[in-house]
Amino acid sequence: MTERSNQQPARRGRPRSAAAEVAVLEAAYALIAGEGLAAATIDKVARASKVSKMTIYKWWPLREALLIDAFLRHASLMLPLDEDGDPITTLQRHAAAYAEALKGEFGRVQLAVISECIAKNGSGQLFTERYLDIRRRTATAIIQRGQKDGSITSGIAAGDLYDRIYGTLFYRFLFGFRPLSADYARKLVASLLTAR
Amino acid sequence: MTERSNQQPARRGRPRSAAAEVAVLEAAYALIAGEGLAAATIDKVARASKVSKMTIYKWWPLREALLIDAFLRHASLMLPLDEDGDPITTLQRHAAAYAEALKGEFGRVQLAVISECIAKNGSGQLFTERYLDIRRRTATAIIQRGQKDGSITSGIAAGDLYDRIYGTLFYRFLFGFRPLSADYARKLVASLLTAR
Amino acid sequence: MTERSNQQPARRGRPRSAAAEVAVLEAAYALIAGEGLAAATIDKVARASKVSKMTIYKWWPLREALLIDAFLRHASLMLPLDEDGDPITTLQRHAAAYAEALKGEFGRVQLAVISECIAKNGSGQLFTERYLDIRRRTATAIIQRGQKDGSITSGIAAGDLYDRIYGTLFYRFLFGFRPLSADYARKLVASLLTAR
Amino acid sequence: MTERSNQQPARRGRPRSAAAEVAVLEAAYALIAGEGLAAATIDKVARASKVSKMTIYKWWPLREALLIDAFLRHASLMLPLDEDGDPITTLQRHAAAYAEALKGEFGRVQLAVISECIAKNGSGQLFTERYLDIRRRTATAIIQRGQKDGSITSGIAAGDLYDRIYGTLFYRFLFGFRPLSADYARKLVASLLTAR
DNA sequence: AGTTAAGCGAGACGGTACGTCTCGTCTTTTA
DNA sequence: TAAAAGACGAGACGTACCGTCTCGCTTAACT
Repeated sequence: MTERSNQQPARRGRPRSAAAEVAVLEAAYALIAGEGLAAATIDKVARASKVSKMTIYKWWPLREALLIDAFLRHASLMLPLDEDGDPITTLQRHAAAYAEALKGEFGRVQLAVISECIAKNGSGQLFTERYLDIRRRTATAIIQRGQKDGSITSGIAAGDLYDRIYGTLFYRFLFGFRPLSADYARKLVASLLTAR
Repeated sequence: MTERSNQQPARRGRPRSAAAEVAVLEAAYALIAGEGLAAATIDKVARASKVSKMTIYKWWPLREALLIDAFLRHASLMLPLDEDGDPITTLQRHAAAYAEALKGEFGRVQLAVISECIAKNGSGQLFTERYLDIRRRTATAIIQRGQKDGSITSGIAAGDLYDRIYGTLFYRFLFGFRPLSADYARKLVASLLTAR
Repeated sequence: MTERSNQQPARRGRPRSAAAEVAVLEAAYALIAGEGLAAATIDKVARASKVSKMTIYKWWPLREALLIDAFLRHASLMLPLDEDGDPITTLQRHAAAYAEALKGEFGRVQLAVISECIAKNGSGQLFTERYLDIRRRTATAIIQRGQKDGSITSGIAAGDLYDRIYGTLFYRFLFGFRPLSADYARKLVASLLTAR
Repeated sequence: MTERSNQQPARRGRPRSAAAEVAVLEAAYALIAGEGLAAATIDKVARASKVSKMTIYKWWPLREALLIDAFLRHASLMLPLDEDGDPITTLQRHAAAYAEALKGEFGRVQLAVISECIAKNGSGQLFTERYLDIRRRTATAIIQRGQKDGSITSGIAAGDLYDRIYGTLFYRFLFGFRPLSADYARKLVASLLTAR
């Protein structure tokens, strides 16, 4: 995504078409969700969105970046992490929602994006930077809150606890180990966060 | 049926070239390890191995299958899981070796294989069937042994404990969360398996 | 065009498709003749001939070469120069046929080919090598025959006489100077070849 | 400059920049002469001349027109045809200068312009109208003067004699037939204009 | 010993996406 | 209000890989 800071002193020339950006991201998302990663070629995205390839390449020189942006556009809206409330309950609610979401479109698209990152960069680093980091930081803060008030085990680093929860869920999802449900997620969170 | 029970099927015609199979798998592995997934095209594998494309497609109609086989050829040799000995120590040794291996060629190739599986099938299912399942079953048996003799927490299913260990390691590897070392792995195993 | 000498010791691999070659040349010719040079893109030729772009690029790495071959395929059949008979009459017949042909499809395609050669190489050299040279040599021999028997002016090099005839005709055609007819061509030949 | 000299009908808005027109034509000429026809794209001309594409398209809606104008700007200055003096000598001097000029930048640019006219219009008609006609008319008048005073063959139309001279020279230049020199041109003119 | 059937290398082929380029239009701000 | 800056749709460019398809040669097992 190309950041356009809001305090700009009015750029010259024709301004970038906001409609085109949205159309591209929506088309990319729909293609991945509907027909899979392989179908989300730049050519098809261009055809579906009625935005020219040139324009797409201009704003997303890397295919991964486009896929991530398409994913973010939807992912940001779901799975909110409200920071107030009981830490464990909050995390349980979020993990449960995540586990359920993975089964649907969200999981399909997320995997596609990660796969593309690996194929192009050899790792999920870009995905981490653009998506995971913020979420991990937010959740880690909540865990630390819980560690301070004593509701969460304090012998283990908050970041590590986070990885245990979401690593386990992601692993089971990716490799198809059952069950992966809201209930499973809630129990997992409780078990990991209260272990001594 | 024209039973021809000579023990061996004793097929007619020229027998399959074992040398060709090895050459293909080695070439595929070298390409992934050296230049990345994108470089491991069938065309390049054919050129590098001096085996014709036709022959490659004949034995591996799916690219994923070829990549998995190339990976297995090396992965099987490393990371052995000796079933005797103290359960926790055994698992610690294995997890530590896994964590270290991920940092090198092994990790690069494994990711490439998984990425390809996702791109073609939408999930890592095939990777699970051909690689993970056996290892998970073996390790799970060891965990169960530990649960029986009391050295490992028994309130949690052995399979779930396995996923917590390897899910966490894989997650940290994939998304680049530091540290990921033999020491980290050993502590993780101890922490997860002895939690109450 | 890729010469395939007939005495080859049976080449290995799938043989080149003769049908594809013909289809490409016909499609290219039809496009130039029908819609002009600009329409004869490789993409359109591929679509029209149902031959893939790769194949076209393989055999004709330069667009000019394809256009020339397409032109040759038709040009070779028309405008034959029978070497026997009275030199002046023979050349008159040929020049007259040439002048008439220029007005139609032949002229259109020839110009397109020459234009493409200029655009890519800066001159008509390639066209000369692949088409003009042979014809000029044949005609020059006829002129020399006439010079020997005294029917054609002998003070001027045969090649130069050739250029005066066809240069004048081509110039008038290219820049639209009227008239350009069979009759004009016949008078021009007689005038130039018998001048003292 | 904030010049606001009355005198002029005082049109509103920014006046057309004469400097821009020159810059465009010079840039176009330099590009064709330096890197060839293919390099003389509108985009590059715009960049090189620092005139915006819009402005170029406004004054030269057809690319051919721009190229012709760029060519004319230089061609007009060279190859003058002084109408007084002995007809044959005058034409010899001019033809010799033309033959020599063809070998350099002039020839390169002229070919590029003609090629572009063919590619867009299917013929050199536009080039004739904008460039050739005037020159041909001037030269034809001189030939007619020679025909009246008896120094030039009178049995052949002046225009046709002109075409024989320049057609032959152009033909030899375009298709690379040697030699093409001042000397060759002088002899050609003498030969063609005094033939009986 | 000759026949048969599969394995195999070489390479042509249609299809499709890649990422880049130019064209010609359109939409803003600046002078 | 003309020119600049630059975004945009259309579509060709030339390359690469995919997976399929002839070919002709090679290698064994079966007659």
